Amino acid sequence: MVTIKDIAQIANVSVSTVSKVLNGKGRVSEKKRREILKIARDLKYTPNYYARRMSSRIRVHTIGLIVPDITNPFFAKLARGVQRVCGEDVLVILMDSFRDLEREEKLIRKLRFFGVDGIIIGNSRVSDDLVKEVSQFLPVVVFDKNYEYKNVVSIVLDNFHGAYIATKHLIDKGYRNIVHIGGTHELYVSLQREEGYKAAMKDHGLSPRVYPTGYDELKGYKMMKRILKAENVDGVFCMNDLVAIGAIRAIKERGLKIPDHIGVVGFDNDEELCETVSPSLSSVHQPVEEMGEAAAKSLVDMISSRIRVRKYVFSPRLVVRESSSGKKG
Amino acid sequence: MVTIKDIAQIANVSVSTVSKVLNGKGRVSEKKRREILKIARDLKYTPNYYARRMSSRIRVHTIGLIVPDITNPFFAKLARGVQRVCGEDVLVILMDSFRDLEREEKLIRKLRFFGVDGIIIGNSRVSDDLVKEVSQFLPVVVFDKNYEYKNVVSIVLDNFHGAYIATKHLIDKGYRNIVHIGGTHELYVSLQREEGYKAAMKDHGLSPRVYPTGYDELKGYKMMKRILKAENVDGVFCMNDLVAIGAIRAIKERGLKIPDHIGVVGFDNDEELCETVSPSLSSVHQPVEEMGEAAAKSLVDMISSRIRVRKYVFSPRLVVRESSSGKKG
DNA sequence: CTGAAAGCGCTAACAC
DNA sequence: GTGTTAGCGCTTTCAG
Repeated sequence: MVTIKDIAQIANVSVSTVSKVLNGKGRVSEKKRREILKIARDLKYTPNYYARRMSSRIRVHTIGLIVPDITNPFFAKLARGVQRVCGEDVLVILMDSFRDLEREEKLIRKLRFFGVDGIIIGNSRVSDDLVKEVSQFLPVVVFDKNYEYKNVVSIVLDNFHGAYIATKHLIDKGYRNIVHIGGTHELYVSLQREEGYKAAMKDHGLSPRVYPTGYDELKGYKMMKRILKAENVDGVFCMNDLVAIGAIRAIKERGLKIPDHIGVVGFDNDEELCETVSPSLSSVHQPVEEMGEAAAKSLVDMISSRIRVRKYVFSPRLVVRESSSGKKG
Repeated sequence: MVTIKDIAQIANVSVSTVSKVLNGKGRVSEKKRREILKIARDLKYTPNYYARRMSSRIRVHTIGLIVPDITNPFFAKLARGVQRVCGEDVLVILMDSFRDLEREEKLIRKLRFFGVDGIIIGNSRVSDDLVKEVSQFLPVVVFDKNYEYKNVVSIVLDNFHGAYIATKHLIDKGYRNIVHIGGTHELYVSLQREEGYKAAMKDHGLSPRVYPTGYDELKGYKMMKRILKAENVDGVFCMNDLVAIGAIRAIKERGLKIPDHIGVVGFDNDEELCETVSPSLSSVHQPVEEMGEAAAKSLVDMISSRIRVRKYVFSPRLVVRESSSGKKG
């Protein structure tokens, strides 16, 4: 490994002169400067990142990004938003926990020893205690949950509102017997979406019916099948797109037409999915990439101890496609 | 920031004793050891990662992972495979180039200054010269292209074979007038898939017809529309799933039935996509996660200068779904 | 302009 | 067992 010292020796100057030239600081005679630069190039000199970071307050930061599954479009988009802010001078260490909560907590704890300057935690199932603990050492950004700890900023979506507009949209389109296939109650977002749905129903004099179910296609399929057998339904608001797609499958199997007999709306607006399924699926869109950007920005702000906010609330919007375009007959 | 020196002072011992305790090396009296550990805990001491890396051959490695778009399931899966091998003691710096070749090359060049010990380049459009250049400084793993440089290992899929089995499958199912909607010719993989298709056709006495087109849904849709107007077709082998989905849309619009009138096979086997589209899409599966694992493993091997291979070739397999289940009528 | 020297925080010989 | 000391590679005063 070639060091600044090697260069100094060859150029017959001191290391500090070389350092100055390489960093463009202080003044050095043009002659020496050229010579030193040339030598450095010839020797393929690479400054030692770790030595640099040690001896000076260097401008490059490192942030850790923890996600439960980078393969999930939500987290991939999140990562993308983060990348949009970083890359050039902020490094992102990606860690995938494979939805293993234990691994996740271990990774988060470990991150502190890996020289990161801050952490973005891309999901909300980690314990509050852990967030509190880690935030004593590093600034932290979390999603989908509110924290009052100093050194922590929360990025949340207005899930209530998203669910509300989705439900209201179905009502406006003429559907009346609208059910909600929701997530389990451990997740804060599930609760919020459920509340939004309920509020919209009540505001329109309709009675809500909620089926807490889960988060994947199969769960949606099975639950919808059950509901169709037992109930009079003409509308479904699902907690996410996967569940909605399962529901669509069940509805089709039963020989019912979407949107003519039943309207369906999902959540997340995974575009590939929503546009590929037939009929195409209306869905509530979260500005995930922007949320990722906000996360990275405010983390960097905290790291540089600039002014910061405690919480960002993003607004969802409804993307209307075929699956909810109006009841007929 | 609390350092080992602070601890030493409080405990009234030397820094080396503290270091020994903290690293579990050498022998220290039980009494002091407990005391030191306690102080460290009380002070919330965090070892300085950069100082450590400087003063010793530390066991944790850092690798850079460059992808053109983490949002693309292919690269997300790749990242996942890499993560499966890393995380605990190998850090992964993720860099997304946003499909901007210039940014990509800049990032790759820059990575060298960020203390990474090796690089995985997740696509093949970077210039050979750059790969050569970078591999002078760091071990490199590249995908989908063969390199003979020392310090570079290639991970490739047998695209020829994949295309061959896909085409042969269509033939076996009774389709005869099979066309290939392919990628542009800049990409090595496009060429290989095209060759595989041609070979299969010729081996069965059929004449190949290739339409180099592109990589997204819209391109597939438009091209298929044109083909349907001009030609007699009963089978399509597409260069990827997106293109296939576009083709399916065009075929349906034309009022033709899949698989009864026309059989369709894609490539990549993006499961969500393939199973969501109707009819579900047969596709050639790449073991992407495994490829990512192999990439990470062999990179770490190179870093530790263990024995290494020059090249990994993975075999694709065909996943048969509805879209190619046989011609009728 | 240029160089000597003091650290950054930690590890690892090597004495005691 | 424990402490002293010499680096790791680089930046940064501070003299000259």
